[in-house]
Formats: sequence, C-alpha cells, structure tokens
Amino acid sequence: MATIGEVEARVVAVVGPTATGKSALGIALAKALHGEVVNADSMQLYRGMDIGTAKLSEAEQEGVPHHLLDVWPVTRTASVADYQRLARDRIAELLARGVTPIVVGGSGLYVRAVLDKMEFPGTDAGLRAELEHELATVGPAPLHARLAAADPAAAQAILPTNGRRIVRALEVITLTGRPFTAALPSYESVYDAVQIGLDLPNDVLDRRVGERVDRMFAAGLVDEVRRLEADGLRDGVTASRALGYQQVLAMFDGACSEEQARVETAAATRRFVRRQRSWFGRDPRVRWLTVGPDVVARALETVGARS
RNA sequence: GGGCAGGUAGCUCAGUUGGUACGAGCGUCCGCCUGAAAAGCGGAAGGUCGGCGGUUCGACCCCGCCCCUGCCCA
Repeated sequence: MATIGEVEARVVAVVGPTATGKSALGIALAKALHGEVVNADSMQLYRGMDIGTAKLSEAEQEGVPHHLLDVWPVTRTASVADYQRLARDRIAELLARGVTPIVVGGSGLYVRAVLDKMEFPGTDAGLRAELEHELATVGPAPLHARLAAADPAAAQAILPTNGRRIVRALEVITLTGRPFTAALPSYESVYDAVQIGLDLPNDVLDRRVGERVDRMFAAGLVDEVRRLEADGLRDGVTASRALGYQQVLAMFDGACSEEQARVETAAATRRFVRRQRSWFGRDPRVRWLTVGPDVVARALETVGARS
C-alpha cells in the first residue's frame, strides 16, 4: 500500500477501450465517492478537440469537476512526462482536500505514468531534432546499429525497424550517459489505487464504434477540424494524428471523400480498441467489468472490496 | 446475337516461355510498447489460381465448352 506523505492515498481509475462508457462511469463514481474526475485521455488534453474525442460538455459533466481537459493547444506535441506532472499535482490537490481522484481515460501509457512508479529521463529538443533528421534521411538501420553498440540490451528489446523508439533510446543514452534500461514492467503503484476496466463483447463494441463515429460526423466533426486547422492543427505533431482528425485532414487534401474519411475513422478506431485491450489486458491489477445496466453498482462494489 | 478485356488470399491486384502459389498492399487475428501513445512497431493465419472436360510425365499458365463481370458493336 502506497502513501503520499503520511496520508494513505486512494485513487480510482476507470480504464479500457474507447466507446465503452468510461466517462459516464467516472461521473457516477465521482458522485458516489465524493470524487472529481482527472482526465487520462491524451487527446482530450487538447483545447478545441471536442467532437472527435467525445469530450464531455459542461452539461454532460453534471456538475462533477473535471480536471486536465483543454490544457494544451493543438500545436503542442504531447508528452507523457508533462502529463505525469500535471496529473500528479492535481491529484495531490484533490487528496489534500479529501476528494477522491477518479482517473478516467483510455491512454494506457498516460494512466500508468500517473499511477505507477515511472520516471522519464529528460529530453533535448536539439538532440532530438538531429536524431530525427538522421532517421528521416538514413533510415532506422544505422541508428539501431549504434544503439546496439551503446546499449545491447536496449537494441535487443527495440526492433531495428522501430525508428521512433530507437531515437528516444539514443537520446536518453546520450543525455544521461547511462543505458536506456527500458525497465521491466513493474506495476508498482504510487497510490492506493483501484483500476476498473470497462469492456464489451467485440461485436457489440465494434457496432458502437461505428455508431459513435457516425454521430461525430453528423455533429460537425468536419467543421471542428476546419476550425482547428486555422489554429495550426496541421503543425501539431500529436493532435494532427488523432483518430478522426487525421482522416478529415486527408479529406481536405483531396485524398478521399467524406464518406471514406468516416469509414476509415471507424476502422482505425476499431484497431485502436484492439491495442487498448492488449495494453490494459496485461496489467493484472485491472478489475474488468462488462458494461451492463448495473455497472455502477458493480464498480462501487469493486472499489469497496478493494482492500 | 457478335467483339474485346477480365475472373488468383476477405478486398485491390501482381505472377510463371507449362514443373510443387515466390506473391504484394490493405483488412483480419495475435503481440510489443518509459517524453508523439487515438502515436510507433512486429508476428501469424488465409488461396483445390471461375466451373467442367481435353492435351501433357506434369497445367493457374495451352485447347474446347460453360458460367460470371465490365466495355464496345449490332
């Protein structure tokens, strides 16, 4: 059991694939547990990305305070480390006020960055740019060879084709002078946390994803993307690749019709669901619940029975 | 009715002067993941090569007939 200062810290997290109803459960739990919601969805951090991220409106939040929504401009490149700081600070405040933090989101790495003992070595924009330039011009193979020389273990763990991760490993090594040590998954929590995983049978969830994407387009996703494009969405390394936004931008480029953008968004979202399951599924601490009429009751039971 | 093109993995298509399908992309399934994570990356499964018959030691590739699709001519 972890403690923050001398006080035992309790945190509830709602995780799982997209479109399962995490947001709604978060609100219900917040109401029942004197809690407030802390967002752990990487894309809902962006200001103006509302429709495509299924961000709750003021009204839909039903008076429950939501934290860490709309904190970044779309031009900003996301960073787990930055998010970790923001989230931990916010959680500390809530705990100090006697409020239960309800962490809600489907960004696996973000959830773990908040809940678990994870430390991210620093970064250096210049060095990063150099490495990325090299990657773009020479390809990943030479970089991987260099990684193999500097840190055999890391080279072993990172596939020679995964340019992104090779770059980061090299960055960390040059910055810290130490091996990348992609630490083994420890699953050691910083808080006394309960993670509730929400899921649905595949066919049901796939259908919901399709319906949700249809609703997003009907609700004006295309206009939202056009507005954000004016705010620099295309320059946003992270935001411009978000599901739905990426596809609508491609449509603006004439690469496809709106119909195709919609179909492709739904397909990409389904793929994303598989990846989310894969990520959360291997964490033995997650208590899975199948969505149904009594999820809230079952979730409360799970939280109550945790210790 | 006649002519032309085509029918190969779930989809779009490669391919062999006849010698066990060497396929690719996408999709699907499974997995990985420490500063872009709604991102990035890997692995696997899938085909009696439209049907029937013939030629041949041997046909997806040659011949005949048939079925289907598209285009053209009547």
